[in-house]
Amino acid sequence: MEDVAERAGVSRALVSLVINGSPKVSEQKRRRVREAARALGYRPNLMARSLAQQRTRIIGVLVNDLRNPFFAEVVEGIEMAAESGEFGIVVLNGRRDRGRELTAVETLVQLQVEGLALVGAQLDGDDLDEITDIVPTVVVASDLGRPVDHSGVDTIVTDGRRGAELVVEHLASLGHERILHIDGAGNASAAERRQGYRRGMEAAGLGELADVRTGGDDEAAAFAAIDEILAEPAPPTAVFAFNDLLAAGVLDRLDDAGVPVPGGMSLVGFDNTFISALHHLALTTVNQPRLTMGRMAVDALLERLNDGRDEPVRHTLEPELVVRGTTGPPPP
Amino acid sequence: MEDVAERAGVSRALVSLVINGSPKVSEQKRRRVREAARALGYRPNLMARSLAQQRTRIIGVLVNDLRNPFFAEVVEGIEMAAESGEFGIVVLNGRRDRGRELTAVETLVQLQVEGLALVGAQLDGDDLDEITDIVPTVVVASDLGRPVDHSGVDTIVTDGRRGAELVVEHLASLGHERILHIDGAGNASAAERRQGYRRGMEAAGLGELADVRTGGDDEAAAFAAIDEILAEPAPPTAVFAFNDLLAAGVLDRLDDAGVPVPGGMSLVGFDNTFISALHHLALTTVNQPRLTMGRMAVDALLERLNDGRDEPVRHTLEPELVVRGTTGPPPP
DNA sequence: CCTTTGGATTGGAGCGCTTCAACACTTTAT
DNA sequence: ATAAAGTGTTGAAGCGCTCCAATCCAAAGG
Repeated sequence: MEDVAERAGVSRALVSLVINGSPKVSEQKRRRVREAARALGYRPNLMARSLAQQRTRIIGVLVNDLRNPFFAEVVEGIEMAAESGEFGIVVLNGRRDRGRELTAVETLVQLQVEGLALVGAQLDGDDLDEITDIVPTVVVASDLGRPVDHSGVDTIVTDGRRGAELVVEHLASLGHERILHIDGAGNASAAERRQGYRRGMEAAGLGELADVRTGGDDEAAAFAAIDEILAEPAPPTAVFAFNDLLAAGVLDRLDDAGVPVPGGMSLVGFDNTFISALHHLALTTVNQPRLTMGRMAVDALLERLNDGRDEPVRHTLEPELVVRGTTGPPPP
Repeated sequence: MEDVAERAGVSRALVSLVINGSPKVSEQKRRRVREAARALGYRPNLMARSLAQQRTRIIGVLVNDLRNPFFAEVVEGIEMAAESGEFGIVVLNGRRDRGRELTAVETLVQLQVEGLALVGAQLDGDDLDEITDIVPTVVVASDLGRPVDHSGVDTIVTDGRRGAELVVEHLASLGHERILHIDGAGNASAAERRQGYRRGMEAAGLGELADVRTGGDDEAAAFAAIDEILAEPAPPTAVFAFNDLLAAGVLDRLDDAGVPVPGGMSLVGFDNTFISALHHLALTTVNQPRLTMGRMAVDALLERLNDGRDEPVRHTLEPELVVRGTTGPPPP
């Protein structure tokens, strides 16, 4: 910067003004500075700038698992919204490990992000206790585990309970009774969907038959559960899997075992990722509006940052059942 | 920091030493400082630290498209390797837009990243001209378009030419002659695979029948091409798609048109993403070792950063044909 | 002709940290 | 007892930038 100033024959302060597009710089000097900067290949140091300015214009994003297309798309939504709000984002990947999530959040805070978006994070209220009164936080696509009263936290979720209910309704209306739920284990949204499943079963008069097995959130997590139920005397006629990835694993395992879908077993996923739309899977699932969720998350942050809102908001989006080819009447 | 120093009854310099784990601090003071830091909820400011230290220990990652599981996994490989090398990463998403890639790289450089990893980037040599002698760069999973002599650029690729040849060999050995390639359009790896396809066709004595149509890199990109060929008098009996995502799109479209796979048409993808492994797709494809590529990319960077290497290296990994269920003999 | 006004420009303090030379105090060698 | 050699600790400079108050200058007003 020093060099640019010298070469353009002006002070460092003026160089700063030009770079930040201040209107009160004469056209002439502006040109000279621009030219000098280009000639010298000058690049402002963002670290120094942030330090001096006491702002970073960065939103930190912690994502549960980048390999899951669902999260990847929520992040895209966040990125697009951030961009139009003149913010950049820094994405850190928790890779399903809660410890990693914790250190990632710490890193983001130390990076001085102005807002924090937790996408599908497993952290709970206690973990965020300190954080949330330092930096505005929005939790997307999952709920805070132990919802202490965090006035600094906004929440954007699809109603997982309702989504699960829709699934059970659909299956019950097809005539299914033994409907199994393979859950998301410790995953952040798992509890809610379990609850919705149970409620749905009861509402359908199938409360007695409710049965939940431990799954997880990727393809392999369901194998054990499927092997288990197929060995039982009266296996379920329908499976509701925690998410699409898990459902894809179920589908594979049923295929291995020679069980036709939906002829021998109906199957439903959750998320409506592009995988479920592939014709050869044609997975019945529950849609979550990913891009919208991302956008709303950023909006929530921006309201705090720009408009000074300080009470928490909570937006619950409506899930939507998407019926495709993996559900049908139970086998006779 | 000031406050912590005061509370612990020491100087700011000592606080710094404690935080950076310097060995020459007495146990007693170390404890006092730690305690004071905790009590005050002190968090070091990474921006200030980087500025003072003149290092960021950050590797910048630019990725072509986060929604493509292939790239997402390469990034995971990078992240894991970076972590064990005591580096953090900042991921920016080009979202398939070359202009965005350009500004993203600029942002990363201004962020003072110490190394740059371009994953599947569309940028070419000219775009990087200035950049590469500022910061060590590694290009992963794609080649520099116009390979000017960049001594600051390392390259980690799977041999796309060879991969494409393997595909053609496989199809030819099954008896296919009219083998079509739906390409990756402007995608960074597209040219190489096209070339391999052509060579393979010639080697199989099918040079005359080589036929390339424009595709892209996601599911929808192949629709037009498929509609086109199905309307032709002598449609191909096999399709080699640019990547798995595209192949999935092809599969859908063929399904729409009632063409059985592989009975009526064989199909091959590229990348061996988890999608291709799903039983219901069972896509024959070409494997690229994603995690390894990510790791090698970081290693290349670290060799420059830590060991001072300054000639470029280029690692070409061997692709591997993975035969699944979408390829078979041509229809009679 | 002198003062005012207002826009363009600049000097310098400060952002939160690291680091190095210098200092204070012990311990060991002589 | 004294010099030499550690061990811990600190003051202050400096990292690259922003931004405020101060300054400068030219045009306008009296």
